[in-house]
Amino acid sequence: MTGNPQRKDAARNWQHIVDTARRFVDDGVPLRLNDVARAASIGVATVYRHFPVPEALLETVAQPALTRLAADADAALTETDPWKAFADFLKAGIDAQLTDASVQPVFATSSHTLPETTELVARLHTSTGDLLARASAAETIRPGVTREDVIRLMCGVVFAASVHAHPDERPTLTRTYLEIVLTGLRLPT
Amino acid sequence: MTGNPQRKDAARNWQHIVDTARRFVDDGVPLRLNDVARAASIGVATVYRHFPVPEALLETVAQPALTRLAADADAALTETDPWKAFADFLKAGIDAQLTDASVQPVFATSSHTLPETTELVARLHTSTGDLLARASAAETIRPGVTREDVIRLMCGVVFAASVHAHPDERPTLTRTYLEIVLTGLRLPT
DNA sequence: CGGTCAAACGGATAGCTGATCCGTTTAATC
DNA sequence: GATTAAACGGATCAGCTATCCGTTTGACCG
Repeated sequence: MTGNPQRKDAARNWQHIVDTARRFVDDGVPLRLNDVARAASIGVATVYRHFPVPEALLETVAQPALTRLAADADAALTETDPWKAFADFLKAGIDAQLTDASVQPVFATSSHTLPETTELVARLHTSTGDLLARASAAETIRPGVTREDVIRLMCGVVFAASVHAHPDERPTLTRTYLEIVLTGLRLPT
Repeated sequence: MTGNPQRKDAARNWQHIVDTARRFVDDGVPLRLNDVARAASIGVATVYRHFPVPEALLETVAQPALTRLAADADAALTETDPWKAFADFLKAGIDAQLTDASVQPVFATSSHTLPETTELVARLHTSTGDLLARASAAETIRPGVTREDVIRLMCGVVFAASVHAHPDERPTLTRTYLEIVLTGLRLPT
């Protein structure tokens, strides 16, 4: 998908590292390269060779979810109701962050280590802008809102739901907070 | 204010450490006790004796701002317009987090190391609840919103404004995002 | 099928950071 | 000014990150 290792064993190790990292992320354990190496029974240097910094590994882990989200965004552009398309995308973006803990940090960071991540996130931003533009053109959204605002608000909703809260209640909380933000964004008409 | 050192030199060192930490926080430098000790020209062990963990120092640094905010909240309770009192408090809470970088982490954390911080934050929560109750009783706020929701939303607004943004634009962004959230919270009547 | 070589591997270890121990100093009290 | 408990501070230990380099392995070719 992303790695371009020439040799068979290198490809296998690469995948094994990513799989192990995936487990770390799902368990809420911070991605420390030495720990991942030990958990994968792979030499530390091998891990560092494939992923010089933890962010590179994190971004690799996050890529599938980001790709899925980008596809969702493109699909949403075919939805007839501009407001519904916009609102659904926000929900999808928030759910992606809840479902996959690797998404949130990548989403909230401006500079990425992997060029592929940069490109993927740029695509997401463009799609967000398109969805926002359509909704704005339909005069459903308060003027002056930028696509950066939309991204930030998505992150804000997820963060808000993580304050003083058990992970179990996050889905419920994000739904409520997204509703509040959407109400605030929508023009009364 | 908070420390209860018996000896004169101990009190002087305590204050000097807090003042140095204040400078770290204002400069956006993470509070590492070894670094604070060196910057203050004070032995490492002395710093660790006064503040066993970095959070203790951070909470001490944050206390004045939190106290001010708590006073603001109490003052807001005398405001005649329940909605205005509520909205002004949210603005004050957000501004406090922007003005003083030590406030945000303390605000967003559920368990504190210093009992005084726990008490102070509890007071803040109570006041928030009171302001919310008044506004709710006046039927200006959508039903089902709890004081925890309000706290979380304040943190969310601040966080949102920090995503992909230069610190300079944070005040403007938070104002916009707070407006959006307030619109979403307010009942259309 | 065996030799050659570049690519990949992995453990030892150097460098750095956080935190503690304990011998020394200092302020308070009489 | 002697005594003593409290506070001080630097040396140092433990744990973590990241790199170096000798060894192994897979790919390619004769």
